Amino acid sequence: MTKQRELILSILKQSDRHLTADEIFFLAKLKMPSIAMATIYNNLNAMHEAGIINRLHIDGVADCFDKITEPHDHLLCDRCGKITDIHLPRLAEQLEAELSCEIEDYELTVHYVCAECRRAPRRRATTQE
Amino acid sequence: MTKQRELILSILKQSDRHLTADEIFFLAKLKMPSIAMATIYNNLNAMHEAGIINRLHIDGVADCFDKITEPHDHLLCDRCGKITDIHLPRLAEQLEAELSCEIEDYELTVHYVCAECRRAPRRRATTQE
DNA sequence: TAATAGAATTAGAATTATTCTCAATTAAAA
DNA sequence: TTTTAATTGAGAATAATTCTAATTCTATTA
Repeated sequence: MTKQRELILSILKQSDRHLTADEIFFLAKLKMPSIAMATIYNNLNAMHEAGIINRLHIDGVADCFDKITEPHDHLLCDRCGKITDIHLPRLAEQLEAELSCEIEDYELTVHYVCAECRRAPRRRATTQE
Repeated sequence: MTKQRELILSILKQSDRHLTADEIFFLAKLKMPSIAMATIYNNLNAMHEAGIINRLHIDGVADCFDKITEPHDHLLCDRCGKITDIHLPRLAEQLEAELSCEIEDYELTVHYVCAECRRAPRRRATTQE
């Protein structure tokens, strides 16, 4: 485990948000100014393939990365774009039952309107503008 | 509705696969050689925003487009990359119950190993190579 | 039917995210 | 240590997508 990878991992662990490669690059450069973008991608890809971190794709937004913790699913507010982690412990087995086949994994993004946006007057939605 | 948009829609309707913008461009050019890539994207984006077609992002693969029919979810074989449409009619309400909030929509991709690949000797998986 | 206004198209340049290349450096193994 | 293999850094390259501006349709009105 190289210093660079340790740094990238610690950035992900300390963040409570989902970070883009670019944001990780920026944060990493603060601590290690010589670090290169290619190193960020090398490590993110390697850790993702090893199942150490999550990669999350949301329509119209650059891929985000995420430490893996139990919650595995994502709630996306269609108005403000906020992403919330959620944990649906029974979903995997429900899917297996429904599909009657063994599944490896799944990715779920649920679109909704968060409480704040539901309260607030309509502002910008992903599908309009 | 312009001729270009009609053509793009008919290509999507006639296909039983998920097509990338590039594949759609290639197929469209056969019938209308003057068509431009920007037109493909303009129309795909517009139709996606209007909810007429689906956009599907799979890790490591360019976005695919898809006529909207009832099945809404996708099964992805991690070995051969084959994508299958599935329909889980009860999932939306299960999600609403589980989250106890109203949802707008969701995207689900289930990773599995398809019957053929399970039978066949291990070839290439997404996570190795 | 002709004129016109607005929308959509084309072609290609520009942008963005990501990957590649390869020499230099670092980490791990012997 | 020394050697070997893997990783890094810098920047070029690539791929997907968007933007721009000039042109061409389309539909509407005269």
